Amino acid sequence: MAATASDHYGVLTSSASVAPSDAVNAQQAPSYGDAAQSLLLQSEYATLQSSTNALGHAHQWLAALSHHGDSSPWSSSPLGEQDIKPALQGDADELRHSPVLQQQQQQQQQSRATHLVHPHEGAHHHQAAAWRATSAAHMAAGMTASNGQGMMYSQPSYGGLTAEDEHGAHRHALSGDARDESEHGHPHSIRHGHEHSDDDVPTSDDLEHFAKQFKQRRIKLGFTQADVGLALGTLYGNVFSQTTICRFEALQLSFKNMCKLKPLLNKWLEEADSTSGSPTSLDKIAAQGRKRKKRTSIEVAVKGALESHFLKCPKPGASEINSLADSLQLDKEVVRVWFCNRRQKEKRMTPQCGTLAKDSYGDTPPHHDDRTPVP
DNA sequence: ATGCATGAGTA
DNA sequence: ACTCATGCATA
Repeated sequence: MAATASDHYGVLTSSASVAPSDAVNAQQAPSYGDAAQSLLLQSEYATLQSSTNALGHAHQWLAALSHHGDSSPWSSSPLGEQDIKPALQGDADELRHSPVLQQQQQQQQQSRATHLVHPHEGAHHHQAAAWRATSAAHMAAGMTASNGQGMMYSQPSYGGLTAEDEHGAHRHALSGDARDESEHGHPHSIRHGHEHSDDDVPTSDDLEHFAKQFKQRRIKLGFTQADVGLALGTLYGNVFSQTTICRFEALQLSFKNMCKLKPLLNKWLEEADSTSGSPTSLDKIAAQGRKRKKRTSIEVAVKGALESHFLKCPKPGASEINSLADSLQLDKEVVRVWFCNRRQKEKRMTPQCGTLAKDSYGDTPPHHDDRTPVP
């Protein structure tokens, strides 16, 4: 009985009829705490939607069809229209071809994730704590030329953690001086003499602090998360959504991702506060209706079931997924995606002990989050 | 603030 | 088929 809205999703029906409200004055937020946030959020949306400003670079919507033989059921639009991505004039590679940290660490991830499959509960611990605990200490562990990758900075946040996590060796992060450790970690680290002061892999603590500062300043300056995202686009060519900014502030991104975004946000901060008074260019890109599968709302009961299975086996096989989908009356795709998202979630730093995650397995030290809840 | 979704890049 | 970075749509 899941309320899967499968069949039809009004492609560009709903979003087209946005109220023409001029809610662009969402930038007044003085200095409230969290309360103001929710209000701001709403405004953000109004802003974003009403000013349907087709900028030079809208993105994606590259027609999900004709990709791999696995054409999804929801890409069956009678319209044969192909939406080409509006040529990005200036900086063509704005999409997501990040220069640094994008491909190097995936392998390490894999190695860690592989041992994840555990038969039953005795070992159903999680490795979600990777974050701060390992930030700098393991830095020097997995680099050196051994991996054949040649050269890359070091970013084995979770990589080396695999084993360490098991015995729950250490827990809390070393602070600022931690980064120095990474230097001498290996006697012959082939780190191409690259010591800058601003852009060198930060520690999780750094990120945590920065995120916090960022949010506070952003609000002080009267900007919404959405504004920042757009500003980054017009300033450096990388547009980001409110979601991403939000997740950054909440540290709900992977370590790597955080590292990548930090510099940009940092620049924006400088810019924003030096220009505090000028009407920054408000450019908004809008989603020009394109078929995206309607978000399926999974009922709580069903979610619970999924959760249970996740604890059992976070990586169910195709057949496993099939039976699950069948018993829960959900699309196989939906179930598959659910698991993917669930796994990703576990990888973020923010401790989300939903359901029944309890420290019963003896080797998991009592974790407490020292994220000060913003005064 | 978050849940479900898409897509590029990998394995 | 998975991971990872991201985002629309929603609660």
